[in-house]
Order: sequence, then C-alpha cells, then structure tokens
Amino acid sequence: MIFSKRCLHALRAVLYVGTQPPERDYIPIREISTKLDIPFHFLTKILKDLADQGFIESSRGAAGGIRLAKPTAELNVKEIIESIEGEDYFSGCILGFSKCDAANPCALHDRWVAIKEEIQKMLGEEHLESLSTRIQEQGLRLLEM
Amino acid sequence: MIFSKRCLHALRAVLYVGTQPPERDYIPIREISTKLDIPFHFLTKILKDLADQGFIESSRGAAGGIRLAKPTAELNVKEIIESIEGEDYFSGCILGFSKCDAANPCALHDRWVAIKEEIQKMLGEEHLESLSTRIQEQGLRLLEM
DNA sequence: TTTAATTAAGACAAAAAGGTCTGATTTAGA
DNA sequence: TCTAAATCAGACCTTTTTGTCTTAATTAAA
Ligand code: FES
Ligand code: FES
Repeated sequence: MIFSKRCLHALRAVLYVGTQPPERDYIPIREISTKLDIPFHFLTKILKDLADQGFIESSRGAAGGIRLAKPTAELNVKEIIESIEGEDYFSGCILGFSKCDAANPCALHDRWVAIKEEIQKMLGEEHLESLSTRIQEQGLRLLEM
Repeated sequence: MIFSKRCLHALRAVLYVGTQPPERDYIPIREISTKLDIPFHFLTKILKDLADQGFIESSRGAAGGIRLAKPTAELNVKEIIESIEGEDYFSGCILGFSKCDAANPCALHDRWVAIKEEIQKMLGEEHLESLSTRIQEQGLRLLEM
C-alpha cells in the first residue's frame, strides 16, 4: 500500500493539526511545513484541496492558517485518502482490470476482495480522534520521516 | 493497492505465457503485446527486466520470444511484484515513515501490520500455477483491461 | 548464404507527479 | 490607515513513469 506523497503529506499535516492544543485556533501552514519537513508551497496546494473538500478551513492574513473543519471524530482516514487518491482507490482490481467485478473476476479476485474489505474496514474505523489520541498518549512518531 | 503499469503489464504477460499450451516454446513478445494490448516496446523492456531477474528466458531471432524460466509452481507472485516495485514494497510504513518499526510505530502501525502480513501471506502463496489453473479452468479474464 | 522474424539497446518524447517561485489578496493588529 | 503575516493563484521547473522510434544483433529456416 503505497500512498502518493500528496496523500502522506496531507495525512501527516492533519494529524499535526489534530494533535495541537485545543486552545490554538488557526495553525500557519509554514509551521506545519517546517515541523514536518514538507515543502511549503506544495503543502499549501495540498491543503487547499483538503479545504475545498471540506476537511479543513483556512483563513488568510495575520493570525491565519488552517484548522479542522469538523470534530476529529468525524474526520475519517479513509475519506481523506480517497479524496486524494480517488474514490475507487480501495475498490479497484488488484490486477488492474477496469473494474473489480465478482461476475467477471480476475485470478486473484476472491483472495483480494477478502483483504481489501479488511483494509476498508480498518481505515473506515480510524479517524483523526483515534489517531491523535494514540499519538499523544503513546508518544508515537509524527515529526520525522 | 495500486501497482504500477510496469507491474501490471509484467503480471499479465507472465500469466499469458503461463496459460499457453505446453507444447508452445518461445512466445513472441509481439503476440503478447497484441493480445493484451500492451505497448510493444514498453513490454519488451519490462520483460527484459524479468529475464534479467531470472523469471523468464528470451531468445532472439526467428521462432524467438520468451518462455518461463522455471516451473509455474516456482514463479511466485509476491517475488515478481517485489522485483518490480522494490523489495520493501510490502513491508513499508503505511504513513510513509522511513521504516515500519514496532519499536517506533506510527499511529496506524498495529492495525496495518496485521493486514500487510495477510497480504504478504496471500501473495506469497500464489504462484503462476495457481493463477493459470484458475484462469484456464474457470475462464477468468486476462485479455481485456 | 540469404532472408525474415525476432529480441536488445538506447535515444527520444509525452504525461504525471512532485516541487519552486513570484505576486496578488486578505486579515489582525499596531 | 498602515503594516506584517498569512493564504491563494498560477506560471514554471524537475523528476519519474510511461511510451515511441530507430537501429543493431541474433536466430531459424528457406
Ligand atoms: S476482479 Fe481483480 S480483484 Fe476483483
Ligand atoms: S510504523 Fe507505520 S505501519 Fe509500522
């Protein structure tokens, strides 16, 4: 499971925001870029897309930046990934056929479907709250790559 | 799980060869290219790599082409994929950290490790024989994309 | 020995992904 | 009202991936 750089940058950025003290409002993108070592202008574009998708909100000007647009419990990991990699990222055929179709399966279909359902279940259950809590309580890695 | 075009072309090509009648020796790349609708010269390069890796053998000249270098039961799907996507394709961190490390886990580590072990187990069990048999006996799709 | 069929090699091009830069716009606060 | 700090917009560049083209080398068979 190799996500694109865009996707990894996006996930790490929202995790960074999600683990900030609640009294903070907008977080400057420059801060996220520096802390996570993500190219600033590239990150700006990625976050603009996330804002357009409704995951985060942004504010220009002094004291501006980004903040989460919903409670962390409602920011689902699978949804964020799919908004970047494409809606059918987790539903496609593992051998690359046009559509994963039980009525016209490929040679790995049965075995793959079982696994990809687990992946979707797992990522569908995880949201920014569960991840942020784990990061904070267990001191999990987020800053270094 | 999105494999690169290189990888998908490679898998489909060896599956095509593996499902040919046993009396056929070398299969021309042009035939594979046409049947599977894969760009000929691109496929040539991909198959050259597979030949260098020892999965297939090639012969130039008239009556030339490629054939499998080992019995189908010894041509493992995971190995083929890893030879193209990289040895650590299935072992990396889902959040893109430098190394998936239980001693320094990311926020999805525990959940992801369980799934990726299943993926590795599944692909490690599948080989050209199991896939070819399924394709032939059940008439599974291989030609169209 | 010639010819046709084939892979090998490598230059090149096109498309996609990743990244940089400059300037415009917006905002809070001095 | 001015200024500094920030996002937004879009042109541009670089790298990787994907694909094309031409030519050389090899092989079987006429
Ligand atoms: S058809 Fe290939 S995975 Fe379902
Ligand atoms: S450290 Fe991220 S999956 Fe293991």
